[in-house]
Amino acid sequence: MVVTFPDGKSREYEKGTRLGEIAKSLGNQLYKRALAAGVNGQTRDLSAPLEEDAEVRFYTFDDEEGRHAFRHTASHIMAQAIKRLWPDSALAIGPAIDNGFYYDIDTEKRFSEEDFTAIEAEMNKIIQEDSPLERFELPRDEAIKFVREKGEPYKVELIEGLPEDAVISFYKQGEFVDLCAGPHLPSTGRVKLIKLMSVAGAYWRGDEKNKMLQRVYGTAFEKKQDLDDYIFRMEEAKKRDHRKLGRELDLFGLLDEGPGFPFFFPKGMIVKNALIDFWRQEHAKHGYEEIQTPIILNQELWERSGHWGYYRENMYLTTIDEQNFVIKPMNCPGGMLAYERKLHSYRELPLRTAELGLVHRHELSGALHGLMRVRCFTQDDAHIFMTEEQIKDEILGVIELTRYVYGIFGFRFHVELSTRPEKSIGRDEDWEMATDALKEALNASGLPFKINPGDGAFYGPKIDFHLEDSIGRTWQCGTIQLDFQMPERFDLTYVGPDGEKHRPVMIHRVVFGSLERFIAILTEHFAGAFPAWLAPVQVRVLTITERADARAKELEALLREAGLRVETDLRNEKIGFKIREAQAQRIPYMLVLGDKEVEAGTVAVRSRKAGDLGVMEVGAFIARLKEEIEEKAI
RNA sequence: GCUGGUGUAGCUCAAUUGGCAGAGCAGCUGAUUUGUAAUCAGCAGGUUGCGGGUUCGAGUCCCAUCACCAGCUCCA
Repeated sequence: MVVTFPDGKSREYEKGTRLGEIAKSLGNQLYKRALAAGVNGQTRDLSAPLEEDAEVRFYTFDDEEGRHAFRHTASHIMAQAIKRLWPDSALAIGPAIDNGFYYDIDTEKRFSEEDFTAIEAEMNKIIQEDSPLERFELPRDEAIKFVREKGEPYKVELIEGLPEDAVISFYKQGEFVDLCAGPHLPSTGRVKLIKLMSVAGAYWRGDEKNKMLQRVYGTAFEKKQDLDDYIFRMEEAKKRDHRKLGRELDLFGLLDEGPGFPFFFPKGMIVKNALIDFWRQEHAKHGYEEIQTPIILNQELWERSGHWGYYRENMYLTTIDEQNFVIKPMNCPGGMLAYERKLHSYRELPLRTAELGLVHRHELSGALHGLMRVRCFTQDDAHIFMTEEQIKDEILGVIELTRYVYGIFGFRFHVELSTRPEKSIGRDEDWEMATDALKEALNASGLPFKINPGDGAFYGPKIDFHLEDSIGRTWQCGTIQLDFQMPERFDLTYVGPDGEKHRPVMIHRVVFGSLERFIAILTEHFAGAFPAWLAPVQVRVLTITERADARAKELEALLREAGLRVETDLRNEKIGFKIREAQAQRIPYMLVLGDKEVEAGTVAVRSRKAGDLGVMEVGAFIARLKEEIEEKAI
């Protein structure tokens, strides 16, 4: 039996050699670090025997597969500990997730963070016991009988949900046995550091009609340093929380009187308007025309668009003069009316109409989250009407615009393509043509993309842009959707070169997604320290004594005249205190003004990032800052 | 919406088995005139989310309700 390794080398082994033994034969170092193995791309336990020629690689904690196995075993250890402490607990599912693991548990016991110490102690005991994890398989009916006798109703349901021919495997560690596909570490002692994080409710199978179980979250690491780093990152993320920064920097907030309806205060409005100015500028460059459609339109329109049928749950309604109106949850119907208003020629196409549309959606109260998830938000929408031949180039144009815009903020992002869902409308050839156009455009853009089969809108395929924020969470922001439904429903046409009416193709796209969410993401991304072009206050003049007051006011006027956003701190406080506050407000530049500077007509410049920059001529400072703003430097 | 948790001054938090609602920061006033992340003193600040109930007495216990937080679900 020949085994090939990632470095291209291969070696001969006896049939049935365990993967762990193979690792050992490659060196003690590897054997100690290996957590699982990949056999022809499939992850396996180290204890599994190898029966035929294969390509084998070993996964350590540095590999996703290795971490996954590590944390999955940690999840089993937690379940075992909980079963020891509260034997009546019934287990549901317990997978490894990005930064740790969880287990869903059904028990009379109400878990709280105070129980974590006891559970962690029991888990550490299990780790000390260093029990080997043994895999075994059972035929379907025996497996069901086995878990039923163990009093695990959720496991019964899980097995019953598996296909007839599925291999049903179990893992045993000490007295604990769990239904599991694996892979796992060879023994519980390989899990080094565990920490329980939180407990929350979760529905069995994610369905709100089912029973609510308790989900206990934990994480596990190999090295103390990594665990400490993780905890540090979590704390750092907390510090960056846009809800906290929004209040501290006086940008925006939510009040009891308007759940999900955000307020933007003066400083937040500056950020919002700076984004809008930038957006308008870029869209003008890309040949978009801006429109505005009403927030309230009559019920009949929403029946025509189809929203009345499938989106009513989320719509705010109002009745005036015995007529029903809808507060728009989307901009498209208004956009369709704007297109419909006159006859269009093929010469006008592609027609790019953009709209900063304020929409209202009645989201579930429990779904609200700061500015990330609100009930009223501004979409940076656009509808592009075109011929079929223009699809690819138009999509490519939107991709390039989006890529450019995200780049300005230094965002990392990835792209996903969602294809036709089962429940969908339209002709097969339209779907095929549209999906191909999206793919071609993506290929032409050079962006790598992932395909989500069946995840498209019911009216067309789409491309989604996912931004990564400071905590590593991803947020879908930009989206490009092809829509055959709307032009059809609204009977949109253009006159072709042949003098006949034709149906245009439409795309529906956003770049920021929603301004509110984008601002939330930016706030966390920059930890409140917005680049100068976005900063609510760009410069603060700080006086050392009141002898500098007159000059400070003069400077303030001068800077304002130069188009800069400036504040002056004339308070009778020590300079250290004024700097401390300006730093806390993340103001990019502080101008310290004492007797020396007043005398010389200069300014002592301090940058929030780099500290004291020394004395400069006023003109030189203004030029420097204006350049930084012009370049939108990060 | 569901499960669990939390609501006390603008902010961060105290308040013993139910027994006089308190501190720091911020604010205001005064002193101080200060050189790169917190000068000192004084003053003011509250229907303890809102509404009921139990009790001689409720921030504390009970009921209801609203909001927020975590998660589920959903999503820009």
